Amino acid sequence: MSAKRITWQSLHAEVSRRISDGLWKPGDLIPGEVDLAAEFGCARATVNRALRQLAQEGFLDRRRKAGTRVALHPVRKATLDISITRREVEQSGQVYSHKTLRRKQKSAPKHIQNIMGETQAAPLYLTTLHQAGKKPFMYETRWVNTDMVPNVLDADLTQISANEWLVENALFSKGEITFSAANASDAEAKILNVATGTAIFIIDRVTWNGPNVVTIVRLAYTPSFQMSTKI
Amino acid sequence: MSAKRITWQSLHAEVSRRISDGLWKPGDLIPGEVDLAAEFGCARATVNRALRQLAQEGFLDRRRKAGTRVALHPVRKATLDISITRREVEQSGQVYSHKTLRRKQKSAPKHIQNIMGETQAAPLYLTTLHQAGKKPFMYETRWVNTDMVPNVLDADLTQISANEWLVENALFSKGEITFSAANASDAEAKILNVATGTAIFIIDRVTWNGPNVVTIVRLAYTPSFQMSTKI
DNA sequence: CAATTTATTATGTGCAGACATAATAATTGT
DNA sequence: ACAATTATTATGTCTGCACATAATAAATTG
Repeated sequence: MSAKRITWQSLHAEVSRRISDGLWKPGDLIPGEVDLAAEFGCARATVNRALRQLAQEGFLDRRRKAGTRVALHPVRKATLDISITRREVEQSGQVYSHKTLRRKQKSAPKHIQNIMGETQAAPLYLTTLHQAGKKPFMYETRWVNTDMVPNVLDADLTQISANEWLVENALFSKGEITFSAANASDAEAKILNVATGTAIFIIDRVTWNGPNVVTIVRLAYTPSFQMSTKI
Repeated sequence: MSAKRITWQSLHAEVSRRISDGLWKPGDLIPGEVDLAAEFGCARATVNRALRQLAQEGFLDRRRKAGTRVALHPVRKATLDISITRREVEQSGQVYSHKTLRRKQKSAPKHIQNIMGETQAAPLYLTTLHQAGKKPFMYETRWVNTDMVPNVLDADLTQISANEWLVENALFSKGEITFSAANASDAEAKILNVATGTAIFIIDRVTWNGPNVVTIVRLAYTPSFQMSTKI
C-alpha cells in the first residue's frame, strides 16, 4: 500500500491546504517539526524544508522556541523577474531593436552626483530607445561610472544595447529598484510617441559593485506597459 | 587555525564574492558540489544549500548533469513585500486612517464579471480612501465575491478596512498582482486631491481561493508614492 | 550516418543523528 | 516583588550517506 515517500513539496502543499482551508487560522500555533514529522512519517529535515519555504513565502511566522504560527498579516512577497529589455520584448513575441540616441562623456547633474559620489573620470551619459516591432517600447536614460567600467567608452553599442553590455561586462554586487508613475515630459513624450502628460511607468535602478555605484538608470515605459506577477 | 565550521551563509558569501570579483564570469561553469565541498571542507548538502540560494536569487543557473554556471543574463528577482495598507502608512511614520466611501451589493460590470465568473449572490462593491495623516494616500476600488465571503456583508468596516478584514477573515490560496501607471480620471483626481490627468501608480490585484475569485481590487496611489526594493 | 538505446554524471532530495542558537520559562538571589 | 541566572525547548543548520532524476555523452543498431 503506497508507503509513497513524502517529499517536501507534498508537505508544503498539504500545510498550504490546511491554511487555505481555514483548518489552521491566522495566528494559530501549528504543531512542531517533530510532531509533523511523526504525523507524516518523514524526517524532521523534510518538514523543516517545507515550513522554511512557506515562511519565506510569507504564510508562516517561525521563531525559535516560540514555534511556528500562521502569519497574522501575511506580508506576501511578490517576486518580479527583472530581465534585460530585449528578453522582455521578445517574450511578448515581438521583434526587438534599439537605437542609441545620445552618448557623451560629461559631468553629471547634482542629483546624479549625489548618488554616484566623486569620480575620477566624467561619467558616460547614454540615452537609448528600445523598440518592439517598429513602435517605441521604453526610453532609457543612463549614467555609467567610467571609473568602474572604463572600457564602456570603447564599447560598440549598435549591436548590443548598453543594458545588455553592462550586464555581461560589468561587475555588480547589489542594486536598488524603484517603481513609480510620472507624467511624460515634452521630450519623453516626443520620443515615446505619446501625448505630453501621459502617465508612464518608471523604473529607477541603481547598481553597485561593493561600495561604488556602477550605473544609474531610469526606464520610462510606454503607457500600455504593465508588470505582472503571481503569488 | 580556526577550523571554524563552515556555514552555508559563508559559502554563499564567498561564491557571491567570486562572481562579483569577476573570478567566475557570466557563462562560466563553476566547480561541482563535490569539489566545492572538498575545497571548503564541508558536506555537499551545505554547498547545495548555498548554491540553491544563489540560483534562486538569479546569480547561478543550475542544471542536472550539466552543472552550475554563472547566470549569463541574470534574471534578477526583485522581491516586493506586499503588506496591508495600514502597515505601509505606519512604517513611513505617519498616522493611518481610512474612510469607506461606497458600499453596495450590486451586479459587477462586464470586465469584472469576466474575471470573477458567475456568482450566486451579487458581489459587494466597496470604495475606500486610505489616508496618511490628513492627506489622501491611496484610493481603493474593490469587488468582493459574496459567495466566497458571505459574512463580509455584516462586517464592521469602520474600525478595520476591507483590506485588513479580508486578509484576516477570508481564505485565499493564490493571487496575481499587476503594476501599471495611469492618468487620474476626474473622479480619482477629486478623491486623491490632485489635478485630473496626474500620473498615478496603480496596483491591480486578483485573489483566489482554489478556483474561485475572492476579491478584485484596484489601488490608485498618490503621485508621491513609489515602491522600492533592494536586490 | 542518423536514430535509438544505454551508460554516466551533477544536481535534487530524503534520512537519522548531532550540536548550535535564540527565545521563552523556571529558578534563584536579593 | 523584582532582577539576574539557569534550564528548557523549537527551530536552525551541519554531516555523511543513500537513492532519485534529468540531462548529457557514449554506445549500439538499422
